[in-house]
Amino acid sequence: MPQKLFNTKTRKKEILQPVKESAIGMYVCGITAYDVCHVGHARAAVVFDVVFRHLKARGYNVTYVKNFTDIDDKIIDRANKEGVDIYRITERYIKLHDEDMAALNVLTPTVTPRATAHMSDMIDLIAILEGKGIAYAVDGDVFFAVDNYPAYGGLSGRHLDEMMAGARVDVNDKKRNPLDFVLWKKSKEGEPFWESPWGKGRPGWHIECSAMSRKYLGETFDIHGGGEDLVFPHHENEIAQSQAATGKPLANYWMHNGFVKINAEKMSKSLGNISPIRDIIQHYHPEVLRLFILQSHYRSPVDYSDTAMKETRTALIRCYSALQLMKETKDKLGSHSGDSLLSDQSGYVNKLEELKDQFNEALDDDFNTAQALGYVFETARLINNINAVEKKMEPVAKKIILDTATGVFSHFGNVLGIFQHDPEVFFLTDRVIEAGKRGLDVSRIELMITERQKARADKDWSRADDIRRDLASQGVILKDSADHTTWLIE
RNA sequence: GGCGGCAUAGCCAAGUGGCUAAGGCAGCGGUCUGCAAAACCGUUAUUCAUGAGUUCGAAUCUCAUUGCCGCCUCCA
Repeated sequence: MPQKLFNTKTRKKEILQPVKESAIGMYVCGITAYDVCHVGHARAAVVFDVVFRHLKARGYNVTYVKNFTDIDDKIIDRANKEGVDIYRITERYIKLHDEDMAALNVLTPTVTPRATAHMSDMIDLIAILEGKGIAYAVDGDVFFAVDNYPAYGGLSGRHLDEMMAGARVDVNDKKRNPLDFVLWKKSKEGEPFWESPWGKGRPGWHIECSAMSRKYLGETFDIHGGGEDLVFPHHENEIAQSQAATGKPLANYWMHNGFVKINAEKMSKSLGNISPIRDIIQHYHPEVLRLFILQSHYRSPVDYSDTAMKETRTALIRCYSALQLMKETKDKLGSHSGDSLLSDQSGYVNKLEELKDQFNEALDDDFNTAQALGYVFETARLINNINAVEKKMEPVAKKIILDTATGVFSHFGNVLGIFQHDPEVFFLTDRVIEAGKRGLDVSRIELMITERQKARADKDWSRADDIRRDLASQGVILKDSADHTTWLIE
């Protein structure tokens, strides 16, 4: 099955045909480094991380470029407020970004370029545009003349005349057309600046992506991604700049992820409902956030809420429970070797392989992680079913089946970037997080469990049940097995 | 004003012309268990906002109606 993806430019699902066979160049707009990353950044990062992982798993040699915008008005504002230079700000927030991404198990892109390290590339590009008469310089500023680029508006489906009608006209006497956008901005007194043919200044917002994608991926590459808010004006302007300069398409496929709402409201600073990643992972295992993001299709809006995260946590626990059970069963089976498989049991192996194929095909179809997760949960059920039903199966046959299941689940986890922990470690982390949220004392809980174990050994059921009821009232759920008791916070 | 999107069970969410409408959460019945929890088995939408149309056949296509939402200004 060929890879399909929804192309914002054509508003259709298309078959991915790379510029270079079996290689993919992908550029995703990263963050402006002036504040900590929030759940919306997490979504974009996780979505394109899965695109990156799946394409690699399908055998493509992917070059993934994700930039840092490290020169911008907001950065300058922040630096002024703190009385430091902009590098103090950008270094801080890039570092925090990297920590958040690592916590979310987002793979580091192939290249993570910064705007300020590519000044000459940007200046070269602007000079080309000026040379072609598409850009014009006025008193130290350089603007892109939208009237000189007839295809303007092609990505976002807008027409110049319509935009003119509804435009909030930017008060700027220097512009020939109010929709012209700045390529190079003359620096004001005290602002950071770089030398250029137009004097001291700094780049406009859009030009860095045009310059850096050109440098690392060439004039035409395969996939350009970002949040849906970037369609206009950012990506529209990138296309205008790059294509006016090169005469070639910038990217063949444009992918945009949907927004994250918070409790059904738009996330915004004025509502004060921005959820930073580092706050969320204090309250939930990072894989819960990842799973939450991947449970919806990447183009749909999602509604982040505590209720939704609780439900997702339960779903993740379900998967880890299956993994743990599988691991325990395998340990008990020991090291039986051999490859004999009875025909009635090979059905399980075939079913597992089929689920793996279905999972891959779901991702081939516009990275449908929600559908792919349906197969993940079916696999978890199948594993549990085998463990529950096949008590008398030949150990050799069972081991082959469970080894297959382990491999299949490992594939799911590697592509989605979840199930990356030993189940014991996952449950331990989860207990610590949940106990912390409720102010429960883990060591005290474990003392009570030890005491209850003594009571159970003495068959003092009423004492054992009293302790369990006491713990249950604090949300602690016990799970007894023959020789020990594990626990979980509901 | 312009452009675009969405509406599927109690909740979340796949499915965009034809097998029994995935999956998760919640609920109910059963098995297992000292009792539980987890797990397993069964069950929970004759129907996909409403109305009309196209078609042998529609949740899926067309039109209309209603209701939400996003972008057009910095934003993942």
